[in-house]
Amino acid sequence: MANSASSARRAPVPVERCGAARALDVIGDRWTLLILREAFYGVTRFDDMRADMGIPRSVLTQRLARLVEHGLLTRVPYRDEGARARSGYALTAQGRALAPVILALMRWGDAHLAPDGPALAVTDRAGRPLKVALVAGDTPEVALRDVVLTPLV
Amino acid sequence: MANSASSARRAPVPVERCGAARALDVIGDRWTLLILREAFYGVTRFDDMRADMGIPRSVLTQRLARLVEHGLLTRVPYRDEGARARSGYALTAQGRALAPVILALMRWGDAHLAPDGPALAVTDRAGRPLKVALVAGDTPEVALRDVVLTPLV
DNA sequence: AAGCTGAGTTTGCCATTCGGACTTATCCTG
DNA sequence: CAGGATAAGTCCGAATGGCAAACTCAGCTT
Repeated sequence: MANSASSARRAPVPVERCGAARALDVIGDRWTLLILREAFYGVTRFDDMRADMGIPRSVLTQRLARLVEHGLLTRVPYRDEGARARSGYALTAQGRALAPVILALMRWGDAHLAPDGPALAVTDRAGRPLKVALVAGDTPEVALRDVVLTPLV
Repeated sequence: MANSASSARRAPVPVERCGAARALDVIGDRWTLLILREAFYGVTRFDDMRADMGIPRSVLTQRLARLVEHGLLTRVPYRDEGARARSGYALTAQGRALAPVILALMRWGDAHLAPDGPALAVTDRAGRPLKVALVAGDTPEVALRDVVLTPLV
């Protein structure tokens, strides 16, 4: 960008007014982003998340509560046959709006840290590849509900 | 996405093979992402970053070293008139490739956490607005060097 | 030579995280 | 109804990591 070419002495916007910095206040730690990754994958249950991520229970409890408090997740009661009612966690619209962040991370990680190639293909329902990218403001966006994730081998 | 609609019990890809999770190993902490934000803004000097972010010296030293080690930043010697040579830090190609992540965070933060509206306009050189979004795989991307950031008000 | 400055490094304290054990609520089986 | 199973959550001591402030160091200016 204009600024990273021409080096500046100070940021054009102070941290407390920067959208990115504010976002990081809410989701800027390791576990929180991994939890959102799980949520995008559709994992909703406490112990399923724990099994996927290996996160300590106490940390997961605390992070889920924080995400609910900030309105990125919402509690969704569920009940298995023969079990008592419990609460799962699902993304709200605000949480789903973070999809580009997660997918951009995934794209970068796959491109730079995956000698074995991407683990997941991101396409629309017709199988056409999708990507998160910097594009003209009037480019039509693909809705999250039309995204299909296919594990590769 | 297909998966967040239909809730899954487990993630389709284990953490250690997921590009997003791998990316988080490298950049998944609060300070690292803020440092990259500074780098995108074109801030290259240790003490300038410190002044912008309020990060402790020891942490900044450690994070910069880590980012250099992972190849996202590179040391660029500079010398002010009448001062000795020092080293600044500039993004490598790999580091610049993270722009969509930062810009996606910024877009989300501006949309959901900025009652006062965005602090920065993201446009191309002709002033046309840009965005980071989920789009068809063949959509042309805007190169980072053509991006202009304009502080608002 | 005395002092300044940018860029660190070191130190000692404090907050957070870790992981394992414990708790709770509810359901099922007998 | 007693006993067990289980998902979700709490508690706790030990370890890790973050923090501010003091210290270091090289080379510049006076």
